Amino acid sequence: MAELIAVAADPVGPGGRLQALDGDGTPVSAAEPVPDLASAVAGREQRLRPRWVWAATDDLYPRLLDRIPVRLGRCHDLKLVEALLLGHEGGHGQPRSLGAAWARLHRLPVPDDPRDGGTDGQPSLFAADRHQLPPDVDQLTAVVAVHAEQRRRIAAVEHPERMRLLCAAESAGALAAVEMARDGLPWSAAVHDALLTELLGPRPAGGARPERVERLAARFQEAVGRPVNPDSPAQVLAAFARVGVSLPSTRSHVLKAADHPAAAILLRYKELSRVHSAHGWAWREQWVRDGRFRPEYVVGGVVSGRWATRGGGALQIPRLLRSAVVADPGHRLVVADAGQLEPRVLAAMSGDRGLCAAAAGGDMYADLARTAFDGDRGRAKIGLLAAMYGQTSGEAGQLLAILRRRFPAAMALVEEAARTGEAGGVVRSQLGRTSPRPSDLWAGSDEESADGVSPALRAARAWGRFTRNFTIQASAADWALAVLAALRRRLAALDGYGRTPPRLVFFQHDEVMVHTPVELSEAVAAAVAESAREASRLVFGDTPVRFPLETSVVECYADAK
DNA sequence: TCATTTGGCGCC
DNA sequence: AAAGGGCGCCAAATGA
Repeated sequence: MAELIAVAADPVGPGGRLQALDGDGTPVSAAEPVPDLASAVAGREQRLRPRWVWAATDDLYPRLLDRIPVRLGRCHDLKLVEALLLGHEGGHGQPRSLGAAWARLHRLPVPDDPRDGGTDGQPSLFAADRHQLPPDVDQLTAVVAVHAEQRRRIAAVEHPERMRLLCAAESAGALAAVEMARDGLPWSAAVHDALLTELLGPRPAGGARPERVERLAARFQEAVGRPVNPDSPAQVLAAFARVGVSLPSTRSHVLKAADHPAAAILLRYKELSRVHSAHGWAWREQWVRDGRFRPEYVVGGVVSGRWATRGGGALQIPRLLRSAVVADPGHRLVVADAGQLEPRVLAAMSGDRGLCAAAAGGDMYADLARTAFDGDRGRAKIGLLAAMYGQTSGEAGQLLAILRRRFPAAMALVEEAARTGEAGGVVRSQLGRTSPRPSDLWAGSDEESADGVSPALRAARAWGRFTRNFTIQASAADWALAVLAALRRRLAALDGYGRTPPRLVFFQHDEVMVHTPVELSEAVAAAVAESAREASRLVFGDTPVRFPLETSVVECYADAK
């Protein structure tokens, strides 16, 4: 039975070619042309459950799903794996298309990745189909060869089994991302509308700004006695200066502390005008269709392995709007949120005894407060976050001293990561995702600025904060991706015939959401919990640290947790 | 004029 | 002694 099947779509038409591979990626049969690639893939999926090997999930999988109802279990995404391997080998930023990998393999000139801006007038439709391969190279041949080479490269890293897991999870994430973009997040236009009307007043005609927002702008101008554009930080600062209030910026925490009645008006203005411009009626018309919000997820869009999105700002849905996310009739949302994920990751990675003890329970900050911060949970939280972000100013400085004394191994881990970054080195996540090199950040003069710190030193320290946080954030992303992959597999097993199956509909760093028929909601919640346990064991092995996923079964996102 | 950068703020 | 991590999006400001 084939473990792996390499796939290439024909440049035109519904056909393609398949080739079965053994566990090393060696072909076990000749390439097989199929007239209908989608149905051929669907048939083999049901019979063999192979891992599909292809150039890029985001290119091929949507086209397959257009034509078959079957969802695929596993894949090896050559482009995503190439990016992981290049990063691990210190080659961040090199082109990662199939064509680029093929060219490196054959010591040929390496084509740039297509720019999604499409600036240089390239008809990128064909280019994308060919994945930057030269015209005389057969795509299936390249898929097979690059895949075999990637397997060799994975085997050559320091922890091949971890890298294998990372590649599998990243590829599973790519499948999930395509599926989630198609399924969409249930979004009630009616609830959204009611919310907007309550906040902003009736919808103005022709995309104009709501009267309530305009009125706040006018009231702000009266309060400072000048015609001022409230959206212009420079004008606002000047206006406050003229009424005798000197502000360092127009950020909200500065305005909150400002001693002038105009500040409160401006804060309210900013709040409402932001809702209108970022998530108002125009946003909904652009992004919500047929009761679903369909963002496009970009797997690996952040160097740390977090996902990004293109359009719609799916990863920044304000809490205020969560009440618009409503399950279909007869359905529920299973919302699962990993609590205190990053400090738990720090505990597991460092093996710090004290921190691991705190992370064995349900509320790390409370435990830390009890053992090290005189019962002050707030300070415990600030201190731990400061340790992971590299903050040392203000209160954080003293808290770090306490942490260093009580949790030396954990602090040693983040400080070593920072030193590595300051020295221009790279750091890796638990599964081997690698930070980029600082490249051009070191350029610049050695002139000292007013505070006696040269720009180069400043840049080095900024990079140290980046690598310090990368270690934690990227390992948290490793874990979250492993959860997503496990949950996707478990949900597929719950997929019964004759009713809507549970679907992943949202994934945001440390949170997943499943839309499910109500009668399956408990089974989904159980699958979520099992996925968290599975991911913890796979990523961190035998650790006392718990990674709880707080799960709620709700009709409306706003009611979660 | 269009493209890029900046300030601010939403999410984690 | 001091230095808070990552993203996307909007509108304004700046630059070519």
